[in-house]
Amino acid sequence: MNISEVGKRAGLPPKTIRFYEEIGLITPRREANGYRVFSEKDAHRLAFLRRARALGFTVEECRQLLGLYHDDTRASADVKAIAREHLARIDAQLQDLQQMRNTLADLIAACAGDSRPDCPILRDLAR
Amino acid sequence: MNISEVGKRAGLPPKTIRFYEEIGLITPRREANGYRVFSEKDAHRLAFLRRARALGFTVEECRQLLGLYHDDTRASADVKAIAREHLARIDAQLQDLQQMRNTLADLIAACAGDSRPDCPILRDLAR
DNA sequence: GATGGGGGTTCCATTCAGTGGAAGGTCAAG
DNA sequence: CTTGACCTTCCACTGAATGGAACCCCCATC
Repeated sequence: MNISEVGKRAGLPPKTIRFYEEIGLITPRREANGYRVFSEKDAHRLAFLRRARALGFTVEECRQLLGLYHDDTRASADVKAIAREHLARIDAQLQDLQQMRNTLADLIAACAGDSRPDCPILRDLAR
Repeated sequence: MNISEVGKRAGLPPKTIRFYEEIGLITPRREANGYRVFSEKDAHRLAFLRRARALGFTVEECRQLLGLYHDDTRASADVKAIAREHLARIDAQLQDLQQMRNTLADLIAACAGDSRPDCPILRDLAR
């Protein structure tokens, strides 16, 4: 199957798939004319990548996860460790973002939002 | 004052301050020897930038906010509009992140994390 | 056989907001 | 006079793609 076909199946744009090949996450066969040919396995791998990326794993983590996925002798502890590190990162991000949101929401609530220049948002930034 | 001095005051590394100059957020004087000289006003502007960035405003939003800050005829509504757009972006991010976190936490909880290969995390990614 | 349209290919630049490092100029102290 | 801590510019790199240009390939139609 061609790149746009596999892209539709895996839910990834061709550009991204070429990029994943470039960084070695996938190595599709080539036809005589230079076109990439994707097997069902390739499609499956790409779908795996899309879902892992959607969960926020970095590309390098995806690489590790794919490696573990194809390793029958893996220990689930290794997978779990990667996931837990990622979860910690997400939690940290959530904290930061929540903090921002609270501050921002307070400032917005305090701002009249009319035609006058007085503004608690700017006042806070200039504090 | 020199760049590292103002950096300490504003809480920004020299590299970042040079970058802000490059993109026109600040235009410090220069001494005969080429060194940048920062006024109190510059320091204030930089601190404003640091706080706005810490709230997650993009650099372009910071540029607008600085413009409004220095405009006595501004309407607070304009500031509020920028802030509200940003809040919406943060809320969207929070939703995405929260969704990721939930899925990830469920998968982690379901994974034994032992030496056996069976792993719900990988199973889900390969679904 | 020419042409057109919709694929595919590579390579380079751009995004965002900095950060790292090299090579070299300046300044105050010892 | 040298040392070390500054400062300067310029270029490359980060992550994870995305946009665009220039060019190739294949099939259908005229």
